[in-house]
Amino acid sequence: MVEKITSLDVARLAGVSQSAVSRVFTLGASASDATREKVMRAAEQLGYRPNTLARAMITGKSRVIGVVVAYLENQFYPMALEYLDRALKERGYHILLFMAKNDEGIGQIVEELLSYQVEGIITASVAMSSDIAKQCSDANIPVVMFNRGQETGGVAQVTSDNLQGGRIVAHFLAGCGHKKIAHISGWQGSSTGLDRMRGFVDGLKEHGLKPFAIEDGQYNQEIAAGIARKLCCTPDRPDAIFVGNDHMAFAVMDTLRFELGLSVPQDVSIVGYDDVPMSTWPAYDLTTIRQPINKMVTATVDLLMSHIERGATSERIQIPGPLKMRGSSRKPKGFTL
Amino acid sequence: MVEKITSLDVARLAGVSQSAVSRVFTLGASASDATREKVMRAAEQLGYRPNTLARAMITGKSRVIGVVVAYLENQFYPMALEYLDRALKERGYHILLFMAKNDEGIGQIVEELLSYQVEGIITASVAMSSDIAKQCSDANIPVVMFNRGQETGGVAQVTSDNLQGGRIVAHFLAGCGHKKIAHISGWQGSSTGLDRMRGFVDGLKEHGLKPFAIEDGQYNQEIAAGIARKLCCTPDRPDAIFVGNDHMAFAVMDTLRFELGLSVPQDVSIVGYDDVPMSTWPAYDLTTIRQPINKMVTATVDLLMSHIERGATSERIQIPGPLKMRGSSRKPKGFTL
DNA sequence: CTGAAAGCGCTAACAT
DNA sequence: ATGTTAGCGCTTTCAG
Repeated sequence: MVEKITSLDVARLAGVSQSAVSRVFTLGASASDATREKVMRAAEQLGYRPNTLARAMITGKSRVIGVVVAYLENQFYPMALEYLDRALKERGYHILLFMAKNDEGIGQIVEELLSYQVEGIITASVAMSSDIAKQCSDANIPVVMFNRGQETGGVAQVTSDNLQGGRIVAHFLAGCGHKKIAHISGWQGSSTGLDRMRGFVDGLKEHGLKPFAIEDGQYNQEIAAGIARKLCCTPDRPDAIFVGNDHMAFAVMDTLRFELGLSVPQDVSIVGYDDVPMSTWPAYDLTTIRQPINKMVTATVDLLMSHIERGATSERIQIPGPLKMRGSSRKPKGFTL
Repeated sequence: MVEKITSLDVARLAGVSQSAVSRVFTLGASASDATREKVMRAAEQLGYRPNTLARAMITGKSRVIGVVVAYLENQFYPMALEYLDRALKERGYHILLFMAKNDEGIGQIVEELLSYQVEGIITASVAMSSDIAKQCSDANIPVVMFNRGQETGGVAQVTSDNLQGGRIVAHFLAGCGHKKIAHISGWQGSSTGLDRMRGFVDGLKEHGLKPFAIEDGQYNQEIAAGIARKLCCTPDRPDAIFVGNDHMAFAVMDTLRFELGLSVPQDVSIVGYDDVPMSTWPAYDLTTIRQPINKMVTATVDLLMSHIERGATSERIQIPGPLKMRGSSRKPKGFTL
């Protein structure tokens, strides 16, 4: 049908000035009920819709947040995306979504994000090099990293308490009487992977134990499965494995059960990290550390908002999560219902 | 650091006109190597970045596609999102993402999308009422529905060949010697759910069979599990169930195995629809109809692009997908490796 | 409260 | 090839 309807068209039809129309559509602007009425009627009639881009240009507020996510296979991230969408929507923001498969390309992505005048950036499970972080702070645009930390600091970040999570798993497994406890870690190039591993090692130490083995699963199912295979195909195998996230843990369980003919948890206990919905599915029934995704997302968005509104402070928030004991692990000694 | 750097700042530093700067940054505009050089240097020095919003306002091209997705629990949709991102990125477009949990709110979402001047809209698994479709065609903005059809027509749509898919399943299951074949359908309010069901019923008919039972699983795991429970807790239970998508099929398998103590496929064959990656996991090893997601996404984006560039034609594309025979179903009669 | 006027940062004629 | 001049559609002073 028609061409673009502008506020001027509405103004003419309503018999008012263009700025009157603008006022009617601008939150917190004053217009008499009479004008408002006339304008609304005309707008409706014409099918007028304010042009957000034009508004953004004037106000400098695009109401858009750039979200960069590394991968979506791990159920944790689609979930995070849903929560993010909800939290941002509540605050009147929208999501410009970018996928950064390789941690490469992210520089380019940030560049595009900035050119779109996003008001902030949330990266999920993406490592930002410090120069990219600088690129953003130079452009004066807030960034917060979700579920990934950074040694170099300077960037706001929210994660679960991975150090403590790893430690809890160690205590739990030791408490179950396990002696040969292996770890298939998350990507050791990431803070999450590293912290979970460190906490785990520390925790074992507190029980006078040392890891049976530690290998880097890189958050990749194939790699994790390969490690599990290698670890468990000999008689001298671990009796428990802490896997760096649920996604890999599922692959590990499948490998043990269907390839190696082992029983979980009779032969080997498995513990994961995340507590994605699938963990509760009976086929896996995975003991795992719960990442409080909702709290994490809320904290992320709150942090971002406060940066947008009150300027940057590079906070680092870590939210603890409990261990959810399920059927993939042996019961703790003396455990009774 | 600094305030916003505009093309004017660059122009001044480079000692050229503002439009010269614009030309250097506009693809397919002419500028001498000398100016280009000067401008680039100045731009770099200042950290200049063209304002996409301003450009969009002038050109009328935002290079943004609105993507509306209903839910992300079903692994199929995160995957689709990844493919979409890639396909759109290749064509220089970006994704403004909206989540439409309830098929409610979609009107509002479209409204916002339009106000952002998106160049097109892709809805994944979202049913658009015909008035919303009209709302878009009125605004002259192309829409294509991904993985959902619409009776009322008028909207471009790409799905797999659900009718044929359902029929294939019926033939397959009948060919396996099953006689009591039930169907836990996808949401019967959706074209996908409906078509798969219809094709299935038709297919059975061709074998002189009638469905043992048909119930609406609504693409919901809990509901599907409940139906499975009800269907299979009596001696007079189906010996095969065609489930409307993989996501529900997993829940059905879990229910049969862990709650009802039945074996799959010895007691009951299960067939799904989608062929998400999880279907190949040994824990499920699900026989299913493959939705050729990559082809579907490509077709979707191609369709959208041609609408953007050459105006609307409300096509309806259906892409057939093969049955992937796996371990969740009995082998066909006379089947040998 | 309302209208007129001045831009936001940029592209696209239009001359030169 | 380059500079000048209009705007894109809107918000926001600034008078009245």
